[in-house]
Amino acid sequence: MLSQNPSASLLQGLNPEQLSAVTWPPQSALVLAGAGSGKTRVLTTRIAWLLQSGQATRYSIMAVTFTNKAAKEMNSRVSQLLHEKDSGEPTRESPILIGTFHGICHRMLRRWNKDAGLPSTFQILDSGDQLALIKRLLKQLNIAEEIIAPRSLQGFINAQKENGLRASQLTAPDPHTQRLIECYAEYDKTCNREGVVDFAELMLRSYEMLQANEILRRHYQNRFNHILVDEFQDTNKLQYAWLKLMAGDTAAVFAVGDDDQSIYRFRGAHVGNMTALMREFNIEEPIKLEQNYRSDGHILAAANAVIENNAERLGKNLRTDAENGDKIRFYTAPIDFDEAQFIIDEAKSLQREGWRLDHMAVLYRSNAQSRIIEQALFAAGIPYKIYGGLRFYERQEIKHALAYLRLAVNPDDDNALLRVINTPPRGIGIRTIENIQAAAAEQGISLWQAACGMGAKAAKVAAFVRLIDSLRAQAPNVSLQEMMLAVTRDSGLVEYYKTQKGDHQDRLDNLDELINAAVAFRPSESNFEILPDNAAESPLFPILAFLSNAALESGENQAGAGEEALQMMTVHAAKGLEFDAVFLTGMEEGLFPSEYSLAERGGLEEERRLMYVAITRAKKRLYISMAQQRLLHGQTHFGIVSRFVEEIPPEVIHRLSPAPQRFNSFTDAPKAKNRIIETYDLPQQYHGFRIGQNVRHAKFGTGVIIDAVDKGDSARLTINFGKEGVKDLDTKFAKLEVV
DNA sequence: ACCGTAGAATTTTTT
DNA sequence: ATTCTACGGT
Repeated sequence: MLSQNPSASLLQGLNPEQLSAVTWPPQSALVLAGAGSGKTRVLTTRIAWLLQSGQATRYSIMAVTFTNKAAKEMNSRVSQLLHEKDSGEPTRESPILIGTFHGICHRMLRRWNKDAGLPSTFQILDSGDQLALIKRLLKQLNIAEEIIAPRSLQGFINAQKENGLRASQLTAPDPHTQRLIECYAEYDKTCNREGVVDFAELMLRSYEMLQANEILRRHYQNRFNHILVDEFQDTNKLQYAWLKLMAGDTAAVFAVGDDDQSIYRFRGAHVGNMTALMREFNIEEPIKLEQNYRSDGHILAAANAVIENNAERLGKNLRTDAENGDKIRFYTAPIDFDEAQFIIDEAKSLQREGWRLDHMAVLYRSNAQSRIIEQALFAAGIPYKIYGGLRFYERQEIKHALAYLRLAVNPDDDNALLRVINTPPRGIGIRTIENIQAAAAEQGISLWQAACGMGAKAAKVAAFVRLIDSLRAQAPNVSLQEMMLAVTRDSGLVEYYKTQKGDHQDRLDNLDELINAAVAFRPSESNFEILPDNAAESPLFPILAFLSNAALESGENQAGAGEEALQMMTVHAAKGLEFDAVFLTGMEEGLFPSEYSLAERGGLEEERRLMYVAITRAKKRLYISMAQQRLLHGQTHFGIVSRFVEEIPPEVIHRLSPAPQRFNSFTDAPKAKNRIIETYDLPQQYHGFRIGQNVRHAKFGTGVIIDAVDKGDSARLTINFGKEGVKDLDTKFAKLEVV
């Protein structure tokens, strides 16, 4: 049926570099794929080519990504490539294993839960759950939050796991670390007792299982002869070790990545994996994809110039055949909401010229910056869509409902129990809960077991136990949909939100939405069945699959895709995406690069890569903007322009001058109820200068005016020059140029 | 036990 | 500025 020779059309239109990557012999390779160089195309075409040339079967390929979105995209593009040839065949082929690291590990653990030492009903902790568990643990261990901050312990535990290390393998250089290690050990104990697994644990468990179990290891090593990895620069040490284990001595690892786009060091990504891969998998030279098909010349020139300033690079330069195109437009706003208004004006005018709103994006370094832009967009009546922020499955009412569902399959989940034992309020107060906790700790049992043991002593607890018991009894016998209905009804959550004063319609809507999600949920979509002889469907299978799905795919595929809306997201979230026009906002020192990054070694280079990612999102037009004055965390900041902007060659930048009329018009914009806007007045002028303004001095460089005193025929300006310090200068003597 | 209020703490990026 | 925590009143 399938020809042994790949169809010619498959390889058509590939450039020589891409062709070489796609048709690379069955051995390991590292593809350095610059931004917009057709990375996904190479990966998907490689898969199709391997299949069509008979070098691999659908069963012997594994493709690993980081996000569900990327996995989905790869899946659909591969089947598109394959179905082009044999369309009309209704045969259901076995699916190709394409998934995220966490998703694949999760499936393995479900399939081999006994070998992994996990109960069949184990649940996944998202980071919020993890933090809650850690807080609980610290309280139980009598460790004050001032001694060990929950967040820092969370970071410590995750970092260790991402390096593949258990508490027992760690040695402490100091007493404080010693305590952290002890807490880590206790944390793992607690997780085991409760049958819960955090994100990092999914990877580590899977890794340890493969390492310890030769039969399973052999099984997978024999199965896969081609392993393809997307965004390889983002792998952490554990993921790399896991890949090595899966590959064994025989599989070819085809890794695609870009060291210049490595922006996840803070969660353990280890760029060193790229050189390690070359060394350990006998790769002589990386294949470089340097032809960019996305951005116009000026934009690409800016990106190349910025990333040039990084010392630690594997070396790669993007080129394009495209025209130079428009220059980058740089706008300095006097104050943050003027920056927002600038975006609105430009987006509107682009729209008039026929650009699509949903092909424009507003990017920012941190989520906190989105608020003011959102307000302005709302006031101006421009539809927008914010990515990130609170996800559907993170909302409290959803987490409440899911906690009941979790208890129905695994009542020992203390996290879930504590979340809902008195939500909605049913008269079980702190005192009672403390009693249960004490009893549980004393006997070394779960809270659920302790609660059951309270017997007639506490009628209210008994009622709760009956509620959960009834849910447990239903779980194996009814459909997921009925189960979800039972949970929302019997728990009293719906009733609670209905009677609670204040408008909780959105919460009720979300609960309805959750039921809809349960109705629409098809366990097969989570690809459980891909693994061989999957455990015969346990009656709890649909519920387990649904809960896992909720934890692992925390609402990436949000609704509202249909509407034409301006896209708003962090730079991190924008990686892998492209837009006709990009607004890169908040380009101020301390914001981007963030002041946190400057403290750590290599932090600045990571920020610069982030800048590189941001610039290369733009196809046709790039706006860069900053606000000289910005309200942040309730305080006014006077920012100076980001060093990254100054790294862009001036000849590709077109500087836009501030527009005072807009400045005024926003002040009395309709519906501008925001207090910030109401109290704002035009700033006082001091001999042509004003506070917050950016100025350049021949010797001190660029600075920001933070104070000014009028002295009649001149003004004394206090200017913060950043590295050069704060200087007092007189307008009469100092030569200052407004930036 | 619950609820409302005041005060304190917290602010990067997230599979 | 917002969110969480602690406390005191009902």
